[in-house]
Amino acid sequence: MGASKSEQFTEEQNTLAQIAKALGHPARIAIMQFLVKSNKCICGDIVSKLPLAQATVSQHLRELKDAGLIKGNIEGNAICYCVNRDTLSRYVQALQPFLGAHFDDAGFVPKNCGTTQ
Amino acid sequence: MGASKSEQFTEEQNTLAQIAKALGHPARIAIMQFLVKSNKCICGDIVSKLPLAQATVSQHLRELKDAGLIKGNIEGNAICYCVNRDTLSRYVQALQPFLGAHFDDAGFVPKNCGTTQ
DNA sequence: AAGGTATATTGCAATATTACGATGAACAAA
DNA sequence: TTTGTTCATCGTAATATTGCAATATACCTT
Repeated sequence: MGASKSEQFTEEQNTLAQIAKALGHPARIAIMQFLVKSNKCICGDIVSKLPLAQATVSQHLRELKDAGLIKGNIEGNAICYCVNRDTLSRYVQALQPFLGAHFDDAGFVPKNCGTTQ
Repeated sequence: MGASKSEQFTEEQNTLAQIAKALGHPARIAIMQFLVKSNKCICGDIVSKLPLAQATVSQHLRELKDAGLIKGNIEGNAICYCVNRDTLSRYVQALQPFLGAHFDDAGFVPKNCGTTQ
């Protein structure tokens, strides 16, 4: 047996994991950063910014698109990509509870584990 | 040829990707949620909450630990795990620029791509 | 139509991940 | 010391990901 028991987890867990997974490659982080930094939709030009072959970049773009992290629409010959801020903001929202000093009914303050490791 | 050209990317890109990757599996999301929800360090008890064998859970815990997302310290027989909020908060911080309506010097407002796809 | 450009898809090899049984190591309890 | 508990590691099988050359598709230009 091998991979992926995703049916065993909740839809929320799978969705969160799917987005995180799409972000889990430096090339895809680089693509996101580039799209964000250029502050507008990018038509073409992405391949030349990355140290990867065109086929590989195209594959990474598809994964980002499948995860809903970017949108692309056809613009004549080229294709225009930009960040889907909705998905990102839902993702970051979902991570908030992982951060906060989140008190429960009794006002319990979580303490850290003793030593680091 | 095969996998991982991580040397080609910046350290920041690799670090971000590494954390995202660690969160990129529903079992690991479930573990994080469980640790957060229980609002304290958990000694043992994690395996029984997941639909996976003990060896598999241990492997997932190690990946979260390697990414710095959780800390664990020995507590007699058991091992006590808790969320490392530092790493998480650095991660969420790093994602902020992906969200914001981030103006550049000229005050340019990014517009969305026309159609969704 | 023919040629050029931009992106996607296919096929394949290299590598990584996921999962688990079996086993090992460390400790507590009897 | 022996037994049971808890967690890590090893070995291995199944599957997924990564990367690229080659090819396909789509559109624009001439």
